[in-house]
Amino acid sequence: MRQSKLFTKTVKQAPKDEKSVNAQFLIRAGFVDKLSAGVYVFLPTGLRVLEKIEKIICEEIQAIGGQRILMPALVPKKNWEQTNRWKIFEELYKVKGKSGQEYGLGATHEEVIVPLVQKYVSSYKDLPCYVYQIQDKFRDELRAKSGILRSKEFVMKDLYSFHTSEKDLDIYYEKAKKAYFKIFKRCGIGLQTHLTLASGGSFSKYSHEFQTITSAGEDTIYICENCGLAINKEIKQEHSKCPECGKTKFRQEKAIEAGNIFKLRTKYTEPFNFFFTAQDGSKKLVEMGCYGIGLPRLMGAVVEIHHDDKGIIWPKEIAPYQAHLIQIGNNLKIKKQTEKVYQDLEKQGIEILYDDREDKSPGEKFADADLMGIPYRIVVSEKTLEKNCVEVKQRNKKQIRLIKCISKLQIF
RNA sequence: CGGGGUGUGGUGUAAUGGUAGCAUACCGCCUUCGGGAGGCGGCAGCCCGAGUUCGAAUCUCGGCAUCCCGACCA
Repeated sequence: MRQSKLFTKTVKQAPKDEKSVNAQFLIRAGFVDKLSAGVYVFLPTGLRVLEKIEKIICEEIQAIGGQRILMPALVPKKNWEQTNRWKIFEELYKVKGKSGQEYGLGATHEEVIVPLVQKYVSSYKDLPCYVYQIQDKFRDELRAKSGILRSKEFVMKDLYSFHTSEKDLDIYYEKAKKAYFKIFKRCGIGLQTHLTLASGGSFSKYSHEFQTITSAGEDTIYICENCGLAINKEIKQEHSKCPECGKTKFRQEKAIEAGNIFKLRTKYTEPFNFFFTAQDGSKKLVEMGCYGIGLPRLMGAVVEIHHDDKGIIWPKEIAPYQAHLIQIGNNLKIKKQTEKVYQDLEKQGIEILYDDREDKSPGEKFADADLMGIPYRIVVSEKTLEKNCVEVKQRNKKQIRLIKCISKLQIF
């Protein structure tokens, strides 16, 4: 991508209202734009990051059998009434059509997925099954905050699993835990993310959250110094000892909930009378689990963790581009050489953002590169040209390497 | 939803009752080109409504927006 063609621009100063680190950098770098409180536009570079995250999630969820579908945001009132959530779900946005029909904008999709899967599943032979989607969620948050960490409309991955027994649900639940850790690791926040015991709502004793340590987080968790399991403050009073290893030393941290998993059991299959026929001919309620990850929140958490005073430092797997090619000087020789490097690297399948802007000074280009946080910076200039080299610097490192220009550049 | 802060060109700011100024961005011309370059010229603004006053960006009231703290968070 030629940077001169990007319709967005970086800005030197963040709008003064933006206090959170992720909002400041993401807006300044031109990754997102705020439409209103808690409602964001993802711009070309920001969308690329979101898509990288999406790809990782899809790979890991498909690896544990998830089949992707896409459910609508308009969910009829009738479905919400069936689970009684039309009345009690306070964050539900409600909309009315011209002829009076009412809908709740999907804030979660149990009310759609359960009757959907019910249409196809009637026997123990059809179970287990795992269905997920990546789709916009709407929640009427009383207080949207912290940039893209807590918004009113956001892309979410929600996976639902259906089982013949609690035991089978338990087995899959453990698999999902492992898949989640792979996802967070690949997104570059594996070290900061802790499995956290949290309240289970009304349907099971506990649920598990994946809490990522950052001062921008809104939750307080207690991490076992021995095994790393965390306990959410909301249920800490129930635990003087670590339920995993029995040790009693905890450290307190602020964290953001990057994902959560619930054993829903029969909470939603029951109101829909979702039974299956067991091997012995009896009818039993389907057991169910749900597993969520908010993509923008994950992206925001990455920024909160991986940045310095100059800008974002994207982990490689979710960076919008792998390399940022910077042309310094506009004479023909330099242009030709940079163009050659650009073509060469593109041919190698490396995603490049090529800063070909001719009206920007070197200082501004470097500052933009630091702000946007692409992992590798490649510079072509009079200086590098003399040595028939390009200069390569990693965003998270200080040293600069010179690499000989041969027919196939070896950057990484 | 309770409390607090803030609303001035696209962005950041100044003017505290009396001519809306500066920086940056943007446009034009010229010079520059390894860490947000310089010169000259140009475009662009007081959140909305009511009130007080000879006169309101400035004071008062109401609304709206936004940020922060708290509560809430299937």
